[in-house]
Amino acid sequence: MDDPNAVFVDAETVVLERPRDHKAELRLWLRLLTCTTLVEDNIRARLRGTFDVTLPRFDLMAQLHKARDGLTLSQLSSRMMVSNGNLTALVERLVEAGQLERRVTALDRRVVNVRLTDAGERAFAAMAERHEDWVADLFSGLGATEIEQLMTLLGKLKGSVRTAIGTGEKPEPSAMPSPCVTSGRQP
Amino acid sequence: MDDPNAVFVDAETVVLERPRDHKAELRLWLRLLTCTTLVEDNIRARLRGTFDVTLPRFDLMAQLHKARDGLTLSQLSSRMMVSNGNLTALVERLVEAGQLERRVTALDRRVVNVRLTDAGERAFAAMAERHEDWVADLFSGLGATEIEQLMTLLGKLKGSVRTAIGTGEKPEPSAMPSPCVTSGRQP
DNA sequence: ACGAGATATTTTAAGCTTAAAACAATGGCG
DNA sequence: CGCCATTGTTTTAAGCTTAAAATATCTCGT
Repeated sequence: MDDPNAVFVDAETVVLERPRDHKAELRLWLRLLTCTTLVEDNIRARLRGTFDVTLPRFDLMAQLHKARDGLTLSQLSSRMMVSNGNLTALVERLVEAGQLERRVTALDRRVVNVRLTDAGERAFAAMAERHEDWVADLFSGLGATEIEQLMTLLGKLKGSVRTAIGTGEKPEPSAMPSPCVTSGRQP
Repeated sequence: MDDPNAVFVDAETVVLERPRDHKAELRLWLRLLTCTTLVEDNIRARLRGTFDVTLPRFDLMAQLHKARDGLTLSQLSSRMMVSNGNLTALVERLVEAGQLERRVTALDRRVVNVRLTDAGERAFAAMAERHEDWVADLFSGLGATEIEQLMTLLGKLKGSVRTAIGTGEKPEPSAMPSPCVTSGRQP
């Protein structure tokens, strides 16, 4: 009972044990970050070089492309996983460029609805096609099976992170199938 | 021979076939991006809330912590995968905060060597410990096997991207084992 | 020693990003 | 009705980020 090595371990002390290390998780996180950064930087450079467009703008247009009737700023910020204030300037620049249309909702004069103009839709279509090729090129060293395995494992990781964060993903009552895959985060 | 459906397919035409889609790769990329963003945003918020430090600063300190005798700005920018110009201001702020020491090399007056001060080393040690816990928490939904599988698959992806980009990763003649894992990208 | 080219860093201009505070409009509730 | 908490957006201040141009220094061949 007094033996300092005979430690009684319950659920709480397990959590409190400091000397337990988690190097494996850390290493995995760093590798994940490396992969994402490598891909993201490359895509960003190609978008700039080929279409003179920034990644955030492409991202925003992709979200609007997927949405049938445009989106509110709040919806946009949630789907793009960026802060609300971020969008104000971003949208403003795209409106100036003629790619976006901004209009205040009739019923609730607080909410602003944004959608692609025809020009914006056309511009995005051209970019999306090339974008898909670029991604395919970067991932071409993976086989179909490996892609599938990664999807599954990353799905688990996403769930793990969501649980840890406490962002209880509320499953939408009857989610639209969302047939178009282009870009932007998928929350 | 004239049959339009009897297409002769060699390595080149396979590459040129446009109508082939790559939705799977695209979906995987988006999921990868989502996972990274979720983790990164959470770590960023916790670093700010607990230590009032930004992620880039933590990243920079982590790189210096790993380096025995400090690093030059070029080495830093390469390891952190950020642009060179980015570091000037970042380093400046950390020097002002007393976490970093900056000194011009004697032999080559172009190169600036940066290292952690004792205070910086102490501050980083405290942050790194918590950081490891946070990552472990976010990844706690994954088992040891899954972590291993993800490491392997992401390793392949990293190779694929590197190959596609053409950044021929030159294997260092005899790489130091680098026993300390903390943060920052691992190129 | 000289100059051309290479290398290391800084500067600059533009844009992205966030957290927090400020504004504006809505929807109850007493 | 009138107040108040909530919700949607914008503003603000600070900091990050990049690409490209500018500086400064070094190296090498002659």
